Amino acid sequence: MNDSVPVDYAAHLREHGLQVTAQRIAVMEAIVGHPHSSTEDITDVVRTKLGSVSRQAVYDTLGVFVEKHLARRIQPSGWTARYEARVGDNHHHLVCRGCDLMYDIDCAVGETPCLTADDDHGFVIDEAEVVYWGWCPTCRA
Amino acid sequence: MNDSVPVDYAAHLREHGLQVTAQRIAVMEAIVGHPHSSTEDITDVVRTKLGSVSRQAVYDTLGVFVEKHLARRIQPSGWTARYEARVGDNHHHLVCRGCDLMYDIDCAVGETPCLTADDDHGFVIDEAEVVYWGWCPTCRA
DNA sequence: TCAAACTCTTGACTGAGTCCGGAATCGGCC
DNA sequence: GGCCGATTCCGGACTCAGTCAAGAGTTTGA
Repeated sequence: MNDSVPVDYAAHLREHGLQVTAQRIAVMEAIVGHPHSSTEDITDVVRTKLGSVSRQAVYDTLGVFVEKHLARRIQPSGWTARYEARVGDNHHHLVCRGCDLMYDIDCAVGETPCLTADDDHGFVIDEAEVVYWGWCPTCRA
Repeated sequence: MNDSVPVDYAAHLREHGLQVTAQRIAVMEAIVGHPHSSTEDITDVVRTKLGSVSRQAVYDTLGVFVEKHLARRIQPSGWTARYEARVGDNHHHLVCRGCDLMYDIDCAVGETPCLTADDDHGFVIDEAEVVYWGWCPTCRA
């Protein structure tokens, strides 16, 4: 599905200096298999696989993944946090105002024009996050 | 300070089909005078002016303002909602990861390149929201 | 195998935001 | 100016995502 994400999650975790546990692998699988899922959705997926996990373990795991750049956290206005395993590129998101739909969008012109602000106020800018808001074909009808 | 925002808030409210009340004028003044404020900050400012307002009235008012395009709601990941009275243009925001600082940023190239996604999945896109993340001079030190 | 370090569980807690019903205020009309 | 319907405001209870803390359990490297 996505070549950039290794299927050997255990090795992937170890490479990033993390201990390997069943929960972590299950969480990794969940965000790879269900990109843009909420914490609750991820918890459900993990529970389906492992039987039970505490909510806290999922929060911890996701927090660690984000910290170690194994996952990215996105949170459009008014939504709860979502997670995805696609990291390291400059892709953005397309969100429907009517439903839960969210798509990945590659940068408009193949470069990173949005990363350059006209006046940075002395900031060191390390990320430009772009969210496109609109209506999906279904909600428009 | 900003010519695009009329000082006659009562007329401004009426133009948008809203009843004029002391609370609404005070909320309007608050978001014009303190852009990027949280609901709590706005409530404080309004209370300073009027003595007391319910939290609910502020939420309602801000909700109506956003609905009638008198205000814009912004909510960077991990932050609570912020409001600003600058609407109708294509400006974006620069946010410090270390503190509460947030600046307005005009579109990088003066046009609206970010409004065009390469693949819109059939969506009707009406807004592109850009948040630049970084570190302000103070937090960097 | 063993100990140290790390991870998971449980349960209580915080705080932003929402819901709802009744009271107060606004604005058009007589 | 006074009245009345519609809108707005208030207070309080409630929801829900997310956090904190402490102890039990698991992983890892020697």
